[in-house]
Amino acid sequence: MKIKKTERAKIPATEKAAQYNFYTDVWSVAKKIPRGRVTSYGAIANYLGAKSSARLVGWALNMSHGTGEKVPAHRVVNRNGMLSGKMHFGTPTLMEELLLKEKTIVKENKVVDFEKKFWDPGKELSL
DNA sequence: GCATTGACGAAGG
DNA sequence: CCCTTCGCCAATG
Repeated sequence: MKIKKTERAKIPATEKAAQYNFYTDVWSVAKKIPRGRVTSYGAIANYLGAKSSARLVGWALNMSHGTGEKVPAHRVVNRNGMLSGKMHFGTPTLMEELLLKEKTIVKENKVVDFEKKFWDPGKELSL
């Protein structure tokens, strides 16, 4: 999906989540992450045009809780490959286990071979 | 309505 | 090269 980056970053957040394109976009991108692959908040933010607002991606994923949206947030880690959001999965080990099921090895709260498993949303069409 | 924080990241020391 | 600080933008107190 092609998005006007500059516009995406200027979307107000005072509206309902359903209207908040940024959130829905983040979820959409997250859902596109191939199984066994991972990406970073910054990569998604950059893809949405809010590169300097990687934190918003974290908020967006956090908002996905209770929305019924099945967002594979466990495939999203920080730029260092660390499972910075593992504590938000109900149990501190749930994120690791979900990744492990996808053959993504986690060691010391970090994704092993993160660079190899890294998936850039901007290259989804370049597969 | 102002101040603080947060699932981040880049830059500076 | 590791640690600290600042910037981003929205949510929460």
